[in-house]
Amino acid sequence: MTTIKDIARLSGYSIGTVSRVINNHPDVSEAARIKVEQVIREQNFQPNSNAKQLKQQSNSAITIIVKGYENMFFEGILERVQAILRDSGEDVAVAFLDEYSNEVQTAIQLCAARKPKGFIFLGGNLEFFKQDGHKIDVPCVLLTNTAKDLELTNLSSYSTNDEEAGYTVIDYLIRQGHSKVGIIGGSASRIGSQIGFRRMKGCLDAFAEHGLFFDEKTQYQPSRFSMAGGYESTQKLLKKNPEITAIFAIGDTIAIGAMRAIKDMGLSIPEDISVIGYDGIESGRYTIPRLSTIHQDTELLARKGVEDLLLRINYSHPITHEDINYTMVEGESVAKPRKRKEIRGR
Amino acid sequence: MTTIKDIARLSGYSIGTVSRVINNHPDVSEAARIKVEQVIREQNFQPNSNAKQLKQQSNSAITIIVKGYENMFFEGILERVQAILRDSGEDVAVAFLDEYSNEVQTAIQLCAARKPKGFIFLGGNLEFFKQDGHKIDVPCVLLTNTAKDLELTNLSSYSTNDEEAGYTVIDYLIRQGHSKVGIIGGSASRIGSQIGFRRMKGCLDAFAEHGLFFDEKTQYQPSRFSMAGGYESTQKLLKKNPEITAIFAIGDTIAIGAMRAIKDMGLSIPEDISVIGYDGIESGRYTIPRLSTIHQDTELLARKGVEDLLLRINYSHPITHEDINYTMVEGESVAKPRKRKEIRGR
DNA sequence: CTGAAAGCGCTTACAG
DNA sequence: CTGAAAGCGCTTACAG
Repeated sequence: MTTIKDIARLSGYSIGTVSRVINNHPDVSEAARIKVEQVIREQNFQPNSNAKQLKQQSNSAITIIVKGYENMFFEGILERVQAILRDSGEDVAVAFLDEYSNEVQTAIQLCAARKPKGFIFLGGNLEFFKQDGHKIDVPCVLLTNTAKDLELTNLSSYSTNDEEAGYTVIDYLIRQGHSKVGIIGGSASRIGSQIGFRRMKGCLDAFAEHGLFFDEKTQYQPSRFSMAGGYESTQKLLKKNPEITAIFAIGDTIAIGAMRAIKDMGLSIPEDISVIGYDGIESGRYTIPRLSTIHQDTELLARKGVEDLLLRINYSHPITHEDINYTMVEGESVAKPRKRKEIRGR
Repeated sequence: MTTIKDIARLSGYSIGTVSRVINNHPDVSEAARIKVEQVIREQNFQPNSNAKQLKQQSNSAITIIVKGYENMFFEGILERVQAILRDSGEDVAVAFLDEYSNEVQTAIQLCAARKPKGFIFLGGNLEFFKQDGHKIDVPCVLLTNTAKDLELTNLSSYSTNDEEAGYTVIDYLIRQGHSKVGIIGGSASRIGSQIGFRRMKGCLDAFAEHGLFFDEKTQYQPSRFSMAGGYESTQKLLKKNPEITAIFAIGDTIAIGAMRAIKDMGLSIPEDISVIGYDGIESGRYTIPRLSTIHQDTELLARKGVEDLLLRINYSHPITHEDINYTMVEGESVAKPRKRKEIRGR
């Protein structure tokens, strides 16, 4: 294995100078730089990152913490984040966690073990951040949920304005003529820290504005963030409330499970029951019928998040909390409710 | 930050002894072990992995190389592999690569840069391995494709018997009454190194056995491994050959795109065109209609692959090439072909 | 602009 | 069974 020592010997300079060339320090002569760079190229030399990081104290790779398995929405963002980081020459580690586990605790442990340069959280429970977020001593970015009410000094966040989007969805469904709307997804305990809560808040505002009462008992069903979760919760919801004509699934993955459940109950979408999702994942564009949804700009989410983190890792850059635009995508899964027994053309 | 030096001071032993306790060396007295472990617990000490790896020369985390974006099949395996590795206390790095890029080249570069303990490849082009596989000087495992014909000494592989499964699919479709079967997926160049080729080989055998001619020109269409790829290739295929009554998509992701394309052409599944996929991803259980497919045992694939790699990283264990069982899952996307204009009940 | 040297936190022969 | 010491490959004041 070739080391910096070999490069020093081969180039005729000291290892100190070689190191300076590698790290783009300004005070190196043109001649030295050229010669050293040439030898490095010839030898195809790559500095040992362990030694480098050991010296620099700032240890291991940027770590992405993904909350939840089988979450196609996060997987899409993950791929983007990873690609951008890679293009920036940064190493990336990934940890998948259960949807309900404590990501902050995991981050703290990882900090002690290998002090990553920084964290990117794909999803996160604000409650955990409120409790222990200050114990993470490297820059962090939270994606898809906002941390703006948290007063943490090391956590930026980029997310869709969930409250507004939730309002938009319900307002849309009501304007389509639905008065019995069901909502599935999110955690049963409405502790205000889960992402579902903000969406729900917007929904409630919309119901209120239209003078409609939303009965959480019969119109809401918690669900894991998965197709299986959506399937199950839809069955439960429709069983306890057969009058529902539209379902808002708080994630596309959940919505896909919901559609399958509706179909298996012998009903059709959107004729019997309309379904609208949230996230705008690729898969939703290929379902039959195509899924109507709130499309989050994952490309922008990923890019802004990474840029923020990189800036804060390398400079004393301030944290940011930003809302990313969303768009409502009208697919084929929402229609006006039909009167019972009425036959409608398409 | 607490280091091994602190533990030594606090426990009254030398750093050498502390190190031996940490690494479970046998020649440590019971008393020393107990005392040191207690202090480590009290201090919540985690050894610095950079220093450790710098010493041990075997550097950074096990690296998983994923070929292709938006590949739900690989993402499922990735999550499992990552979870198992994590439970074993191993760090994991992930690199997503384009479906058509050279993963072996990437691995060689990563070796030079940070010498990972080992690689797990999710998908791989045998041609690349044949050329440069020997240049990767750490243990490797290839998942979902076999390397048994390659004569490499550092590469194990676990995969489904693609040839047999391909045969099974076509045999099944023919027995259902389909004689005009289309196949989509894989690379256009049949270089024999792509995974598609082995599946195709089995398909051709089945056609031959049933005395049917398969015209590659009009019955085959290459496709990227994505929903968009499946959508596009299905359109092309059905345009150039309207007689096709069944499509075998060489991956479920492709199949989902195919179903949507068929639907958009005003045809229905399976009445007009049957579709069968390959992989057995979660999503296929929620499509409308449910996707018939070859289910690969990803859980086993992941577990065997990781165990193999760990064994070879830590001991001089031989490489293995193993076929993992598959099962055919009958969903709702395949039916007998109907005569033109005939009306069939369900 | 450059080199010599200390030191990052750990592991591991070596000697006892 | 244990300690003292060398050394992994690098960075960075320090001195010139």
